[in-house]
Amino acid sequence: MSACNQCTNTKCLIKRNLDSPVISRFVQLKNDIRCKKGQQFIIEGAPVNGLFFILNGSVKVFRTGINGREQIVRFAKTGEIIGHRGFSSQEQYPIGAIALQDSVLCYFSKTELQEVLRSDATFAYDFMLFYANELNRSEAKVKSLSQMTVRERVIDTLLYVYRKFGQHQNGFLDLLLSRKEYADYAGTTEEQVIRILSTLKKENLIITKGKRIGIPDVTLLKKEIVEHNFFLDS
Amino acid sequence: MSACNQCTNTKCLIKRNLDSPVISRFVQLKNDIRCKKGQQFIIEGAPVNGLFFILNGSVKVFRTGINGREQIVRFAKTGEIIGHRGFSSQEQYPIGAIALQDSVLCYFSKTELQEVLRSDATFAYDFMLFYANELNRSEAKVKSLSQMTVRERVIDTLLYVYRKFGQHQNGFLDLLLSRKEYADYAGTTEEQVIRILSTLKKENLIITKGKRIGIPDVTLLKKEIVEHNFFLDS
DNA sequence: CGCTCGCTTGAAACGGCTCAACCAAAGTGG
DNA sequence: CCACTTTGGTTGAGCCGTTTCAAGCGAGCG
Repeated sequence: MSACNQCTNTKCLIKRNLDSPVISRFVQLKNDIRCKKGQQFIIEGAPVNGLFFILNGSVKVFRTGINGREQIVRFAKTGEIIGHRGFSSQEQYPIGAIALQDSVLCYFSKTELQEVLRSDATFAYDFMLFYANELNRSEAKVKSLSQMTVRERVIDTLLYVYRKFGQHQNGFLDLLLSRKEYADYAGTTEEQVIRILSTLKKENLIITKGKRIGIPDVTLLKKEIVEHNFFLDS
Repeated sequence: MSACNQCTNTKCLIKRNLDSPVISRFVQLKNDIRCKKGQQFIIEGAPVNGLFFILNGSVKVFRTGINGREQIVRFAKTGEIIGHRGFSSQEQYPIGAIALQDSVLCYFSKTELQEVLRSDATFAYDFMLFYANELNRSEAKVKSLSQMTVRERVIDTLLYVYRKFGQHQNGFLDLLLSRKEYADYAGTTEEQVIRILSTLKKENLIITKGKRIGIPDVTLLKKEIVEHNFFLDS
């Protein structure tokens, strides 16, 4: 069990409010969960009665649509929250989450969290801002889906991964995804992604090696979708 | 100037927290704004440094994308909030809002609201829940756009308007929109909307008279998109 | 070695968009 | 009061982007 007061994660909403006595008591109740790469820790359809904070690792959040088509809602990394979508409404919110690498998660019960939120204004305010940002990100995606071409959406996805996970020294994105996963996030098919990646490679906008993808010049790639100048997603 | 303590709007987040002394002091600072039908009270690109509550009336929130294509983000009615999207980030969030009928809006300054939120936990919690709901709605739309056909999206839009604004005794939706506006919300073109409305009419799923549209049997219409069973948007 | 899995490419079919013409209703001005 | 203009709705035809289907390829692994 990892203690919050020893946690080094400055982006964690809990950690940042730890000086409040209510919250420091609250964090005693958390549970640690260890996930192997590929493990699904939130099952679609099952009610989510708690929140997960990623202590370290990365995760994909998705939901399954018609004819089994997977829609990746977002990728999350260390310090981020998972499961908050089931927070507001009583109705279950069918969402799934899979660890993309070995990850450690902090689990907080929903009912207890609610109490704390109702009693600590700064904490609730932080949460509110978090939701507001998520909303901006989501609406950016609405626009992306409704107005961009598939090519632009794929580029947008690449830039999203770049912003969020950065690039390794070797010049490749620091998150390894399959073409299918790129497709599921961009809202298109695997083949389409492959075709577009091929042409992007020919245009020297990206480099590839196996399933790895690298962006040599981000500004150059950004220019391909500037008309949309929309880089709100984090 | 309308006073909050005399307001009958039970859904207003402010009104519901009026017993708090901080908030009852805060509401003294609000301004009333009267809008004629068609009047734009939030201009795209201009920074939004406040929040609007709809005292009564209805509003469409939109943004302009590439080649002038209008994307309607949502429709809002009495008691709802406008302008909250610009709340979290400093960056300006280019959004526009137009009154769909003569409306009265309550305007609150952003900086003052922030102070209140930071000091009243219940109030902040209410706001958080509001954002969480908006997020659900927005992500429902992401799914809608990425996985539904145009026909399904148009039906979804009709159901959305039905849920939100209801139907008049005469059997027509209580919000009068042009075909273009339906298209801008559904993320398609005017012609496409017209075509689909025509076929829906032939299938006796809707009735039309002029620009008015009515849904005789909602459950029947819902069945057309059941596979997506996704009725979270409010 | 042969299997599987993920990546790649091509060709064909489909859906949605664009363009263009037409229509109906409502408003405007002589 | 009628012709004219405007606005929004409607329909058809052609085109283009995207998806689907099918086949092939290459790397990794038991």
